[in-house]
Amino acid sequence: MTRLSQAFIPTLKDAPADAEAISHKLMVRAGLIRQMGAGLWTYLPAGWRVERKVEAIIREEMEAIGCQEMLMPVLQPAEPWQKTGRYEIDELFKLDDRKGSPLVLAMTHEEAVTYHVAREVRSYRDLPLMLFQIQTKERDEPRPRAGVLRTREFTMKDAYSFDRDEEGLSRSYEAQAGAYGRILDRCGLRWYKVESDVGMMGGSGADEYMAPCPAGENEVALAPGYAANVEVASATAQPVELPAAMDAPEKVATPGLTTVEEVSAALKVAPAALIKALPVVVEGRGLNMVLLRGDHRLNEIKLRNALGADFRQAKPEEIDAEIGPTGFIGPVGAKVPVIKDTAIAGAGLICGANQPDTHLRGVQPGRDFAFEELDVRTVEAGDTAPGGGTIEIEPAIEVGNIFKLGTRYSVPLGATFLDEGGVEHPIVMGSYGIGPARIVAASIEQRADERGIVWPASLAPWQVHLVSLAKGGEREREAADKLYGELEAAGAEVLYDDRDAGPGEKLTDAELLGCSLRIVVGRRGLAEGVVEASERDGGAEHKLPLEDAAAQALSLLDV
RNA sequence: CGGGGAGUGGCGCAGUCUGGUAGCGCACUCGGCUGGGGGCCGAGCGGUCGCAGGUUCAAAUCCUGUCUCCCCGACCA
Repeated sequence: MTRLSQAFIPTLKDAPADAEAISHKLMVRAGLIRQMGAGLWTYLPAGWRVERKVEAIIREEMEAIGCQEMLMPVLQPAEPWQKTGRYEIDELFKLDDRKGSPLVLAMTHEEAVTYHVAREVRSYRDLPLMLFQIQTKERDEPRPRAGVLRTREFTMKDAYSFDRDEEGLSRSYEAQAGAYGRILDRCGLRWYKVESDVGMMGGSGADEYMAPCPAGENEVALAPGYAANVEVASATAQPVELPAAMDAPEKVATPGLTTVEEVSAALKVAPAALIKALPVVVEGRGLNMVLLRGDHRLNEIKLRNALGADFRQAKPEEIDAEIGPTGFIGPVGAKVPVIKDTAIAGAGLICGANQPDTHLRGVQPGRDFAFEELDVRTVEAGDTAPGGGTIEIEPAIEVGNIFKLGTRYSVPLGATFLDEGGVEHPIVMGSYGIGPARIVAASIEQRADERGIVWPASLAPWQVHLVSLAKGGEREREAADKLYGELEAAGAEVLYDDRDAGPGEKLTDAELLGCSLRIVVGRRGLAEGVVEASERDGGAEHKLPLEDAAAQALSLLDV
């Protein structure tokens, strides 16, 4: 099928100097991809074969749940985007045609599918409906990074479900979730389904599929029976030893000490005994003070969700004018509403006194200040998960997500149906995305070793990497040529290294490229009438008798 | 958008401070030797030093502007 002497698979001894992520380095070195610009990548033949294997698996699993494939344009009129309010998104590429009509390059296809469904679907009899495509997406990313992990142009499998009510949506959602699990399993990934932020789209539920790996951009909080994106994770904080309670707060001089570390060191208490006050300006509410335990970090997404409104950090002049001197502010006697994080509890706490160079100790929430309690901190490794397990935090790549959209798109785009009673209702939608390139990268990140890529059998660009150590015209080469023909005839996908190169180069390239089974035909083996097969994953070696090598190789592949 | 770094042959880099013949390793081409882990010898090809302007007798090198790429952060339907 493919002879390496003729193939366009440019391997590199060294990775480009600017590559950081393992998958980025190996994909470039193995000749899978090449860069054209920031976040713009070309798939070379070997890389494209892998990507298409992922797509084939996705396609099969989508069709198995009754999801129908279609294809929508990437270049679209701006109008539906203006209707849904997404025309304002910074990441959306916008352009005009020669007549001056505004167009966009789609970043997803909710507007497009909904546009079509709105025109064709009229009756409850047309529902439920599930559609998908495997199509290019364009996003003007502020910072593309890590090879194929975060790019401005990428392929996405995006599916959309259309139901008459929430119950139907839940069924479609579960069907997709089932397919997602099968897809990721078949791709050989370690993955977690985690609760995720529904974001500004305000849907009724969302889950992300995370593949843990060092290059991951997201963090997932994991415990037995619990998995959530750190963006939304919630857990019980680790306990702290607090100073003794007091009858009333007492001032203590802390000249020039403004950070948690300085104050806790000076007063000889744990950082967790302090209350950190973060002044924020909340949309529609004005200046508020958010309180966190001294050793905790604010989770902006949780705060935004809990408030149901956007917010920003207060400016120093706003703090000085309305609360007190920056670095010494606290809730006791403050003139602004106080939001206390759940993890702050007990008595004997320490906080700023709203006076220069002064803190208060012996502070007790409720007694000394009123508050609204919200869970707004970022969970940490060692916290206790809702199920009672201990939280661990791992970096992960988001390889897919599923989302209950509700009527977010059907209402502005007029996608409605008539029920049995002739009453019009908006269609209830879901959307479901998978990034094949991220699956490829995650697979490499999770499985590669120091010699190169280690593909699972389902993703390997070729099943067999056949290496002839002899050069053209030599006797040993004829045996390799013959085996190549036999493997092909038997239906195997074979990459045949027939180059006139040294053995070191050929063997190293085979390991770099990572196909499941390498078969070496060389003088040494042929002397005993065998070829040498080795499995890339695990390294098991087998000597196959020459005359039966093709058949035995195929049976090794089935394992 | 903030901070940092880099653009010199296909890849990796030196040369820039202190202006004066563009260099090294790998790759590539040709010839030969070698042949189980990127081997050796010899001969070659290939670069207006990101771009534009300026200073100078003279600019990869100094000055100004600009573009691109990478990393950290912010951001990420």
